[in-house]
Amino acid sequence: MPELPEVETMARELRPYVLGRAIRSFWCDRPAILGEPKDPHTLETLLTGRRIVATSRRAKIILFALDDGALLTYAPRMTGQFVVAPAGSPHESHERAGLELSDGMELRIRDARTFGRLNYYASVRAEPSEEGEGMRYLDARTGGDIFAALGPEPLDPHTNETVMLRLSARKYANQPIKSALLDQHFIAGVGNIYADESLWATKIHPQRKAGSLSLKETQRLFAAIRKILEVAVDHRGSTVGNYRSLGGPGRMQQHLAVYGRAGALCVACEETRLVKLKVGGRGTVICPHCQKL
DNA sequence: CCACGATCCTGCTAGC
DNA sequence: TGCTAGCAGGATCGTG
Repeated sequence: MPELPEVETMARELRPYVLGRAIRSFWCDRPAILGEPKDPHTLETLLTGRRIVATSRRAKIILFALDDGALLTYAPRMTGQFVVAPAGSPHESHERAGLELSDGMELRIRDARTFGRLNYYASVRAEPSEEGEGMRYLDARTGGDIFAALGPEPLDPHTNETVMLRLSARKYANQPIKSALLDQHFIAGVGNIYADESLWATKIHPQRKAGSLSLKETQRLFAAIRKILEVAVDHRGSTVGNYRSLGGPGRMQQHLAVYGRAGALCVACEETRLVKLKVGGRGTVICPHCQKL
């Protein structure tokens, strides 16, 4: 399930196929994947003739900057992926939308469950934030950050553990630490896989109240999140389920300690079997010996 | 305001 | 063997 490392990999591997290309046409036969605008023909009018000048990532969202200042964004959510194929060539299953590019290729969105979302912002200015915590994407009309609802980027070198002090904020303090990690308002890019991995690595039980973590535990947790996400990016993400970037499946699944390993022995204590529980409605794997409430 | 569950959607699989 | 109920979970929305 694409989380930060998977989406980062998708954005990187997309670049050589789309940078500098103009958009000849756009199609979408499943408007459910469209956020704004919702009408495929409206979006086609906005996109046609535009050139893709940059691709990047914010949280679990891929960004395409266009030459007229617009921004096209795609959030793959659960099952969204990209396919590049010659324009008009036979479709794979579940292809829902496509951009025909000026080099004769077509960038298609393939999404079995159609949870992914394509959005268009007419005029967005990207600039480094004053705090030095990565880029801000500002609506040129209102000046507002179009991603204001998203928390900081864990891999940004300027994001430090002080952001974790927000754990004690009332909004997060009373919820399980795992739920806070999954909350994109709190920290951006962490999903079920890397939340479980980070908590296991720091021996923190996912059901601990976020506000109960000591400063030291908070710092260790943040360091673990960053480390694990970096390693996962290096391995091009985890291919569990159907995630796949243009460069093929990732390798991080071979290095996961808990996710998908319920019933297997904990690789840390080597004496206890991992168990699966539900936290905040999400499947969660822990080592009951290493992670105590 | 908050916590929790339902919802979206389809493929896969455990279990009968 | 074949069918089906239930699960998978990112994000949002509705309910108690």
